[in-house]
Amino acid sequence: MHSNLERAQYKFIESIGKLAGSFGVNESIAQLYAVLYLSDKPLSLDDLVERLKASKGNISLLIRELEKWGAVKNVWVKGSRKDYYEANQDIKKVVANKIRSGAQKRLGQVSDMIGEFKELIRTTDGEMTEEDRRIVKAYNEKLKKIEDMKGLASKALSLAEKLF
Amino acid sequence: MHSNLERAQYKFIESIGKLAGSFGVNESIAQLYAVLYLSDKPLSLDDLVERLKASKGNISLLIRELEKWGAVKNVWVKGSRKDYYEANQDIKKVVANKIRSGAQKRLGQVSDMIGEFKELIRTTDGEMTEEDRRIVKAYNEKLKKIEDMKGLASKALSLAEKLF
DNA sequence: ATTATTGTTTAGAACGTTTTAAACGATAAT
DNA sequence: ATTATCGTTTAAAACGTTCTAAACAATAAT
Repeated sequence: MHSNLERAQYKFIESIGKLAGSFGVNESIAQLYAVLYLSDKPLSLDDLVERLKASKGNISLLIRELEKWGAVKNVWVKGSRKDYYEANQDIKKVVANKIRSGAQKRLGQVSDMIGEFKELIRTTDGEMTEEDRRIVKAYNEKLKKIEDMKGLASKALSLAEKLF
Repeated sequence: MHSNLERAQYKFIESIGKLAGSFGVNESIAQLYAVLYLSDKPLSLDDLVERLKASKGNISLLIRELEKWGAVKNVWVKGSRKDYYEANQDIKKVVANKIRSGAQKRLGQVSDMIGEFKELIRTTDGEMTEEDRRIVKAYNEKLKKIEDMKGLASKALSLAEKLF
């Protein structure tokens, strides 16, 4: 039989998964972090297999990913030769890191995109008809709007950063 | 043969798709918006089928979604009985709307999650061992951290909102 | 040395999402 | 009235992602 406490934990873990999923983060990986976050002691790979009812191979993969994010670390438990894992309890930092690195990547993508686009329309100069010239002008205005937006997003992020 | 201008457009549309994809937004839907955004005149379903090399049914579906977002609207072109579509040129507003509605949903999810969790651990009271009591206390501290984080996220969003 | 324990790798199975093609219904043209 | 044009619906195909099970390598215990 499951106690309310266990049900609560289960619910929490499930919800964290769904939430992360809607952010485009792998559900299982979020659940894994949730299990470790709630646990008051480090857990082994087998413990995690048991609690998440997932395959050993998969858990192993997911843990390595979480380690990359600095969300989980390997700890030593004397008397056992298993690896044990422990969540970074500073969940705010974990989330903030993930958002920051995501945002940086995206802003970079936008810059690249605009750069390539501008480059291509610049090298069109020679062969342009009057019509083309009109189109290019319109494009440049639209690009400007996107660049402005990128600037604002950047500013918004650094504001948010300060809050955190 | 494709002009540089066409290549530039193609590149832009492709990149917008990828970018959106990395945000968990359907790539094709973003590409569709990009085509309409760059176009200087409204386009018909057939035009879009032609430019995106996608099926009529799919484009139809995607357009209805974009309409829900207020990103695209149906316009009338005299002399044709086709439906024509035109992008909302205020791309900043389109993006901001999407982010806002997403954020609201997510923050709501977090609240729900915390609420359910708290409710469940509250109703545990009767049957609690000393150990359980310790666990619940630890959980409550962790929840508090998550709630704080939610508050900050909320604040960050309204700051960002003002910038936009 | 042999066997047991542990984590990793990997080929393909399972799954959800997106896309298509074809049928359909509605409206307009003839 | 019949045919043509157009958008929508839908069942199934295609696709990418995630997950599993089994083989494997590495280390420790016997």
